[in-house]
Amino acid sequence: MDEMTKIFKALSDENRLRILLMLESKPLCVCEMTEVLNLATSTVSKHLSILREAGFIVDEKDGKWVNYRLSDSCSQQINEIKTLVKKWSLMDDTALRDMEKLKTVDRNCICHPIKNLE
Amino acid sequence: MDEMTKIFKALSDENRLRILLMLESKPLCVCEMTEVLNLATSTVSKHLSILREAGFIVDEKDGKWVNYRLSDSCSQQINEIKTLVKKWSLMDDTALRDMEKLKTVDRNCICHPIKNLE
DNA sequence: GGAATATTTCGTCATCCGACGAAACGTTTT
DNA sequence: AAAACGTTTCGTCGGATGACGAAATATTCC
Repeated sequence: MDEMTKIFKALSDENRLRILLMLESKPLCVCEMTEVLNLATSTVSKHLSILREAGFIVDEKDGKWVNYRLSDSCSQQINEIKTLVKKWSLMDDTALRDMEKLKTVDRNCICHPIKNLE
Repeated sequence: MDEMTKIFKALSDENRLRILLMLESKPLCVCEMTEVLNLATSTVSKHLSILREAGFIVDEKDGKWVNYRLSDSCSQQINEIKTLVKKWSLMDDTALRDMEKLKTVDRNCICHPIKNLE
Protein backbone atom coordinates (compact mmCIF):
# COMPACT_ATOMS: atom_id res chain seq x y z
CA MET A 1 0.00 0.00 0.00
CA ASP A 2 3.05 2.17 0.55
CA GLU A 3 3.95 1.69 -3.09
CA MET A 4 0.46 2.80 -4.12
CA THR A 5 0.46 5.99 -2.06
CA LYS A 6 3.96 6.78 -3.35
CA ILE A 7 2.64 6.66 -6.90
CA PHE A 8 -0.41 8.80 -6.11
CA LYS A 9 1.62 11.30 -4.10
CA ALA A 10 3.90 11.72 -7.10
CA LEU A 11 0.88 12.49 -9.26
CA SER A 12 -0.83 14.78 -6.77
CA ASP A 13 1.09 17.90 -7.74
CA GLU A 14 0.17 19.93 -10.80
CA ASN A 15 3.77 20.69 -11.77
CA ARG A 16 4.73 17.04 -11.62
CA LEU A 17 1.79 16.13 -13.85
CA ARG A 18 2.92 18.78 -16.32
CA ILE A 19 6.44 17.33 -16.30
CA LEU A 20 5.14 13.84 -16.95
CA LEU A 21 3.00 15.01 -19.83
CA MET A 22 5.84 16.99 -21.41
CA LEU A 23 7.99 13.89 -21.28
CA GLU A 24 5.29 12.02 -23.19
CA SER A 25 6.38 13.97 -26.26
CA LYS A 26 10.15 13.62 -25.91
CA PRO A 27 13.08 13.45 -23.48
CA LEU A 28 13.98 16.80 -21.94
CA CYS A 29 16.71 18.33 -19.83
CA VAL A 30 16.03 20.17 -16.57
CA CYS A 31 16.47 23.64 -18.00
CA GLU A 32 13.94 23.04 -20.78
CA MET A 33 11.28 21.98 -18.29
CA THR A 34 12.22 24.85 -16.00
CA GLU A 35 11.60 27.25 -18.88
CA VAL A 36 8.09 25.90 -19.51
CA LEU A 37 7.07 25.61 -15.86
CA ASN A 38 8.55 28.95 -14.84
CA LEU A 39 9.96 27.65 -11.57
CA ALA A 40 13.41 27.70 -9.96
CA THR A 41 15.77 25.05 -11.31
CA SER A 42 16.19 23.54 -7.87
CA THR A 43 12.43 23.15 -7.55
CA VAL A 44 12.14 21.32 -10.86
CA SER A 45 15.07 19.10 -9.94
CA LYS A 46 13.26 18.10 -6.74
CA HIS A 47 10.05 17.30 -8.61
CA LEU A 48 12.03 15.14 -11.01
CA SER A 49 13.59 13.17 -8.18
CA ILE A 50 10.15 12.45 -6.75
CA LEU A 51 8.91 11.19 -10.12
CA ARG A 52 12.07 9.10 -10.51
CA GLU A 53 11.72 7.50 -7.08
CA ALA A 54 8.11 6.63 -7.80
CA GLY A 55 9.29 4.86 -10.97
CA PHE A 56 7.86 7.13 -13.64
CA ILE A 57 11.05 8.46 -15.18
CA VAL A 58 14.77 7.84 -15.53
CA ASP A 59 17.69 10.21 -16.01
CA GLU A 60 20.63 9.89 -18.39
CA LYS A 61 23.72 12.02 -18.28
CA ASP A 62 24.61 13.68 -21.57
CA GLY A 63 27.64 15.88 -21.10
CA LYS A 64 26.73 18.81 -18.94
CA TRP A 65 23.07 18.07 -19.42
CA VAL A 66 20.88 15.50 -17.71
CA ASN A 67 18.14 14.17 -19.91
CA TYR A 68 14.99 12.84 -18.34
CA ARG A 69 12.61 10.49 -20.09
CA LEU A 70 9.74 8.16 -19.26
CA SER A 71 11.01 4.82 -17.99
CA ASP A 72 10.09 2.01 -20.35
CA SER A 73 10.85 -0.91 -18.09
CA CYS A 74 8.50 0.10 -15.32
CA SER A 75 5.92 -1.74 -13.27
CA GLN A 76 2.51 -2.74 -14.54
CA GLN A 77 0.97 -0.26 -12.12
CA ILE A 78 3.01 2.65 -13.45
CA ASN A 79 2.21 1.71 -17.03
CA GLU A 80 -1.52 1.54 -16.41
CA ILE A 81 -1.72 4.81 -14.56
CA LYS A 82 0.48 6.57 -17.11
CA THR A 83 -1.93 5.49 -19.82
CA LEU A 84 -4.85 6.98 -17.91
CA VAL A 85 -3.08 10.27 -17.21
CA LYS A 86 -2.07 10.63 -20.82
CA LYS A 87 -5.62 10.00 -22.01
CA TRP A 88 -7.06 12.52 -19.55
CA SER A 89 -4.54 15.15 -20.53
CA LEU A 90 -5.85 15.33 -24.09
CA MET A 91 -8.66 17.52 -22.75
CA ASP A 92 -6.46 19.66 -20.55
CA ASP A 93 -5.68 23.28 -21.45
CA THR A 94 -2.51 23.58 -19.43
CA ALA A 95 -1.08 20.40 -20.90
CA LEU A 96 -1.87 21.54 -24.43
CA ARG A 97 -0.34 24.96 -23.81
CA ASP A 98 2.81 23.32 -22.44
CA MET A 99 3.07 21.24 -25.62
CA GLU A 100 2.99 24.41 -27.72
CA LYS A 101 5.54 26.19 -25.58
CA LEU A 102 7.82 23.15 -25.72
CA LYS A 103 8.19 23.53 -29.48
CA THR A 104 9.78 26.97 -29.03
CA VAL A 105 12.19 25.88 -26.32
CA ASP A 106 15.85 25.28 -27.25
CA ARG A 107 18.26 24.10 -24.59
CA ASN A 108 21.09 26.02 -26.25
CA CYS A 109 19.37 29.37 -25.79
CA ILE A 110 17.74 29.32 -22.36
CA CYS A 111 20.47 28.59 -19.84
CA HIS A 112 22.51 31.79 -20.18
CA PRO A 113 20.80 34.38 -17.95
CA ILE A 114 23.88 36.63 -17.63
CA LYS A 115 24.84 36.52 -21.28
CA ASN A 116 21.27 37.44 -22.24
CA LEU A 117 21.52 40.69 -20.30
CA GLU A 118 24.49 41.93 -22.31
CA MET B 1 -5.65 19.70 -14.29
CA ASP B 2 -7.06 20.79 -10.96
CA GLU B 3 -9.61 18.00 -11.19
CA MET B 4 -6.83 15.50 -11.83
CA THR B 5 -4.70 16.58 -8.85
CA LYS B 6 -7.81 16.54 -6.66
CA ILE B 7 -8.36 12.91 -7.55
CA PHE B 8 -4.74 11.93 -6.95
CA LYS B 9 -4.53 13.89 -3.71
CA ALA B 10 -7.56 11.99 -2.47
CA LEU B 11 -5.77 8.71 -3.24
CA SER B 12 -2.40 9.74 -1.83
CA ASP B 13 -3.21 8.83 1.77
CA GLU B 14 -3.07 5.24 3.00
CA ASN B 15 -6.12 5.56 5.25
CA ARG B 16 -8.23 6.95 2.42
CA LEU B 17 -7.19 4.07 0.17
CA ARG B 18 -8.20 1.65 2.91
CA ILE B 19 -11.59 3.36 3.19
CA LEU B 20 -12.18 3.12 -0.55
CA LEU B 21 -11.28 -0.54 -0.59
CA MET B 22 -13.52 -1.34 2.37
CA LEU B 23 -16.39 0.36 0.58
CA GLU B 24 -15.79 -1.92 -2.41
CA SER B 25 -17.29 -4.71 -0.34
CA LYS B 26 -20.33 -2.89 1.06
CA PRO B 27 -21.67 0.46 2.37
CA LEU B 28 -20.42 1.34 5.84
CA CYS B 29 -21.09 3.90 8.54
CA VAL B 30 -18.39 6.08 10.06
CA CYS B 31 -18.04 4.13 13.28
CA GLU B 32 -17.48 0.83 11.45
CA MET B 33 -14.62 2.29 9.43
CA THR B 34 -13.26 3.98 12.55
CA GLU B 35 -13.13 0.59 14.24
CA VAL B 36 -11.10 -0.96 11.44
CA LEU B 37 -8.74 1.97 10.91
CA ASN B 38 -8.23 2.62 14.60
CA LEU B 39 -8.40 6.40 14.25
CA ALA B 40 -10.43 9.12 15.94
CA THR B 41 -13.97 9.47 14.57
CA SER B 42 -13.33 13.06 13.58
CA THR B 43 -10.29 12.02 11.56
CA VAL B 44 -12.23 9.40 9.63
CA SER B 45 -15.04 11.87 9.02
CA LYS B 46 -12.52 14.28 7.49
CA HIS B 47 -11.07 11.60 5.22
CA LEU B 48 -14.58 10.74 4.06
CA SER B 49 -15.31 14.34 3.15
CA ILE B 50 -12.16 14.48 1.03
CA LEU B 51 -13.16 11.31 -0.83
CA ARG B 52 -16.67 12.68 -1.28
CA GLU B 53 -15.47 16.01 -2.70
CA ALA B 54 -13.20 14.19 -5.13
CA GLY B 55 -16.26 12.27 -6.35
CA PHE B 56 -15.44 8.78 -5.11
CA ILE B 57 -18.19 8.28 -2.56
CA VAL B 58 -21.60 9.56 -1.46
CA ASP B 59 -23.27 9.64 1.94
CA GLU B 60 -26.84 8.74 2.88
CA LYS B 61 -28.47 9.50 6.20
CA ASP B 62 -30.05 6.54 7.90
CA GLY B 63 -31.45 7.62 11.24
CA LYS B 64 -28.59 8.47 13.54
CA TRP B 65 -26.16 6.78 11.22
CA VAL B 66 -24.58 8.08 8.04
CA ASN B 67 -23.87 5.40 5.51
CA TYR B 68 -21.14 5.90 2.96
CA ARG B 69 -20.90 4.02 -0.31
CA LEU B 70 -19.09 4.24 -3.63
CA SER B 71 -20.82 6.66 -5.96
CA ASP B 72 -22.21 4.90 -9.01
CA SER B 73 -22.91 7.92 -11.18
CA CYS B 74 -19.38 9.24 -11.20
CA SER B 75 -17.08 10.53 -13.90
CA GLN B 76 -15.26 8.34 -16.39
CA GLN B 77 -12.00 9.32 -14.72
CA ILE B 78 -13.13 8.20 -11.29
CA ASN B 79 -14.44 4.93 -12.67
CA GLU B 80 -11.21 4.11 -14.47
CA ILE B 81 -8.96 4.88 -11.53
CA LYS B 82 -11.23 3.00 -9.11
CA THR B 83 -10.89 -0.06 -11.30
CA LEU B 84 -7.12 0.16 -11.18
CA VAL B 85 -6.97 0.67 -7.41
CA LYS B 86 -9.28 -2.25 -6.82
CA LYS B 87 -7.19 -4.50 -9.04
CA TRP B 88 -3.96 -3.48 -7.32
CA SER B 89 -5.42 -4.03 -3.88
CA LEU B 90 -5.90 -7.75 -4.50
CA MET B 91 -2.20 -8.17 -3.74
CA ASP B 92 -2.17 -5.90 -0.71
CA ASP B 93 -1.82 -7.29 2.81
CA THR B 94 -3.36 -4.34 4.62
CA ALA B 95 -6.39 -4.34 2.33
CA LEU B 96 -6.89 -8.06 2.80
CA ARG B 97 -6.56 -7.78 6.57
CA ASP B 98 -9.12 -4.96 6.60
CA MET B 99 -11.56 -7.17 4.71
CA GLU B 100 -11.23 -9.86 7.38
CA LYS B 101 -11.64 -7.41 10.23
CA LEU B 102 -14.69 -5.92 8.55
CA LYS B 103 -16.55 -9.22 8.84
CA THR B 104 -16.32 -9.05 12.64
CA VAL B 105 -17.47 -5.44 12.93
CA ASP B 106 -21.05 -4.75 14.00
CA ARG B 107 -22.26 -1.17 14.17
CA ASN B 108 -24.53 -2.01 17.07
CA CYS B 109 -21.65 -3.08 19.31
CA ILE B 110 -18.81 -0.67 18.69
CA CYS B 111 -20.08 2.82 19.45
CA HIS B 112 -20.56 2.52 23.22
CA PRO B 113 -17.17 3.13 24.80
CA ILE B 114 -18.53 4.00 28.26
CA LYS B 115 -21.00 1.16 28.40
CA ASN B 116 -18.24 -1.28 27.46
CA LEU B 117 -16.24 -0.32 30.54
CA GLU B 118 -19.04 -1.25 32.94
C1' DG C 1 44.02 25.10 -14.75
C1' DG C 2 40.30 28.21 -14.56
C1' DA C 3 35.87 30.24 -16.12
C1' DA C 4 31.33 29.02 -17.56
C1' DT C 5 27.49 25.98 -17.50
C1' DA C 6 23.86 22.50 -15.90
C1' DT C 7 22.28 20.16 -12.14
C1' DT C 8 21.81 18.64 -7.31
C1' DT C 9 21.94 19.35 -2.45
C1' DC C 10 21.17 22.13 1.55
C1' DG C 11 18.95 25.42 4.59
C1' DT C 12 15.02 28.23 5.22
C1' DC C 13 10.39 29.77 5.10
C1' DA C 14 5.35 29.70 4.58
C1' DT C 15 1.72 26.73 3.88
C1' DC C 16 -0.68 22.34 3.88
C1' DC C 17 -2.04 17.97 6.02
C1' DG C 18 -3.27 14.48 9.23
C1' DA C 19 -3.92 13.59 13.84
C1' DC C 20 -6.56 14.56 18.17
C1' DG C 21 -10.16 16.19 21.61
C1' DA C 22 -13.83 19.40 22.60
C1' DA C 23 -17.86 21.43 21.22
C1' DA C 24 -21.82 21.70 18.18
C1' DC C 25 -25.49 19.38 15.65
C1' DG C 26 -29.23 16.25 14.57
C1' DT C 27 -31.65 12.00 15.57
C1' DT C 28 -33.43 8.45 18.56
C1' DT C 29 -34.71 6.63 22.88
C1' DT C 30 -36.61 7.03 27.34
C1' DA D 1 -38.10 17.29 27.77
C1' DA D 2 -33.92 15.09 28.76
C1' DA D 3 -30.40 11.75 27.99
C1' DA D 4 -27.85 8.98 24.78
C1' DC D 5 -25.86 8.37 20.46
C1' DG D 6 -23.46 9.03 15.77
C1' DT D 7 -21.46 12.41 13.14
C1' DT D 8 -19.46 16.88 11.78
C1' DT D 9 -17.10 21.11 12.71
C1' DC D 10 -13.60 23.71 15.01
C1' DG D 11 -9.17 24.77 17.11
C1' DT D 12 -4.68 23.14 17.81
C1' DC D 13 -0.36 20.84 17.22
C1' DG D 14 3.59 18.58 14.93
C1' DG D 15 5.36 16.99 10.78
C1' DA D 16 5.34 16.99 5.63
C1' DT D 17 5.55 19.70 1.33
C1' DG D 18 6.66 23.11 -2.20
C1' DA D 19 8.91 27.21 -3.07
C1' DC D 20 13.35 29.82 -3.23
C1' DG D 21 18.44 31.16 -3.23
C1' DA D 22 23.07 29.85 -1.99
C1' DA D 23 26.48 26.52 -1.93
C1' DA D 24 28.32 22.20 -3.71
C1' DT D 25 29.19 19.06 -7.65
C1' DA D 26 30.28 17.72 -12.29
C1' DT D 27 31.21 18.66 -17.00
C1' DT D 28 32.74 21.48 -20.87
C1' DC D 29 35.12 25.18 -22.99
C1' DC D 30 38.69 28.38 -23.33
